[in-house]
Order: sequence, then structure tokens, then C-alpha cells
Amino acid sequence: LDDGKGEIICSNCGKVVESDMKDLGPDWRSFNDDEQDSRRGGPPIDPLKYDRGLTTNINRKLKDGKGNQLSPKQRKKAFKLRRAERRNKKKDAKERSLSFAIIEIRKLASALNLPRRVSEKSANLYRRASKENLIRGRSREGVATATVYASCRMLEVPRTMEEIAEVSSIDRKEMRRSFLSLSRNLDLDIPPVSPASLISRYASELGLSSDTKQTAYKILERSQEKNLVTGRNPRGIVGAILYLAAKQNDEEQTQRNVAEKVNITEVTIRNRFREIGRELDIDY
DNA sequence: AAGACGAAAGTGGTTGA
DNA sequence: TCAACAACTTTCGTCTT
Repeated sequence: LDDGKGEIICSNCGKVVESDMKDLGPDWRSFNDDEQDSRRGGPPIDPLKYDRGLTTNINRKLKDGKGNQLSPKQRKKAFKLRRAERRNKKKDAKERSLSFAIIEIRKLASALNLPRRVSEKSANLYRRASKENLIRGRSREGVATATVYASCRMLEVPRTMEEIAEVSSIDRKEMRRSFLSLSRNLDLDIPPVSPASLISRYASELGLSSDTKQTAYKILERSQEKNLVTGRNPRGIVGAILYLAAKQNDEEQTQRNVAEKVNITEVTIRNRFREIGRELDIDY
């Protein structure tokens, strides 16, 4: 199953994957070697093993266990301890939240059949977001879905927000809000959705021959030259182009079928392919 | 009967005051 | 924050295969 893209390219970029991993914490590491589900049950850090409120609180009253006053030296010590502990707790909370988020990301990635580099990138993004305090006021899962979507966009793995929303409990709007916040505050480099990557995905989903796929790419190229692409929903463009390409190669698809696959209405497909056909003098 | 067509009104997202 | 705007959707009657 050549699931759109990703897997194929993935084998070419092993090095990138490798270097990406360097700045990942230890808890992340074992996430990477369990593609085959065998270790699904054993996340890197078992969140259940984490402290569940069993931390010590150092008493504010300046007495020792027997109720005696503490010497100034001892007081200082106690004070330092308290402060160190507060810091640790904060850090712990963040770490814990992070590992939950990573589990969330893994779930999403596996439900969506995403290549590993996507989930890795997502985790990195989440980590950064957490560092920059972008999670405040948002749900962990919301941000997790947003990192996954953002990673897909950055790596040109075609997945829509709808598709991601479908396998999570987060709706599109919330995901979108988090996504926008991510891309703004982490100044992410998000390229516009490239029709080419969509062609590759949907051509195979429609079971079109590779000849037809090639035709589609050609039509796309010519359409781009004539500025028929920008400002339009890329899925409409791709639907229309695939419809045309299929027709030209006698692999006739119904508009409905194409429309359903690319998730756009027949009307839009019609409008697009009419326009493209007219501008490029494609007879159909 | 199924698919294609396109007009017209409605919807949601973007943009600029 | 609001209104204008373009792209897209919904709906539906009609034409074509």
C-alpha cells in the first residue's frame, strides 16, 4: 500500500531522521524502535510510574521533627530544599505532560498511517511548544493534533485537518486554533499544500494507472503556468485534473467518484476542469 | 437510470477598514 | 470587530448517454 507519500521518501532520508533524534530526550528514544506494534504497550516512560502526589512537602514551620527550633544554618538549608523542590515539581509536571502528549501523538500517527519522521517532528514541535509555554489554555490533545497536522504540512505528507480530527476527539476548529498559534509563535516554515503531493496520493486511491498520473502532472504544470491554481482549493484542482487525466487515458472516472475521494463537491470539480480545459485547450 | 450540467442561493473563511 | 468578498457548497431542474 503506497499510502500517498512518505514511506518511499523516508528510506532516502535516514540521515535526517537520525539527526533529528539527537535532541530528543531519553524518554523519547525507545519510541522509535517499535514500528511493529510489538511494544505498543510499553511506552518509554510509563506515565503511571510517575509520582502521583507522593512528594514530600517541607514544613514551613521552622521546627525539626521533635519540635525544636532550627538553627539559622538549618533554616537556610530547609529553605533551599523547599525552593529546589518547587522547581523540580514544576519540571516534573511539564515532563509528565510531555510524555502524555507523545503518547497521544503516537496514537494519532498510527491511526493515520503516518511515516515515522512525521511523528518525530510532531514530538519535537510539541517539545518546543511546551518550552515556549504555548500549551497554556489549550488542551494537550488539541495541541498534539496540531503538531501532527503541522508536521504533515511541513513534510508534505497529504493529510487534511478533517482526517486528523476524525481519529481524535478534537474538532477541526480547535485544531486549527492551535495550529495557527504554533505556526505563528514558533515561526514554522509551512509551505502551501502542493497539488503535486495530492495527485500522487489520490491517483493511487482512485486506482489510476501511472500513465494517467503522469498526464495529471503535466496538466498540473501547464495549469500552474497559466495561473489557474493559486487561490483555489488545491483539492478542487487535483480532483479536476485527475478527472481530466483519467478521461484522456480512457480510464473514465465519474465526477462523483473523484469528488468523493478528494472530498470536494462535483460542482467544484466541474468548475475547475471546465476552466482548465478551456485555458489549456484540452478536448474532452 | 445514471451521469453530467449549471444557475442560484447559502455558508464559512479571509481580509482590510 | 465588522462588513465585503471570493471560493466553495447545497440544491435542484434539465440535458445527455
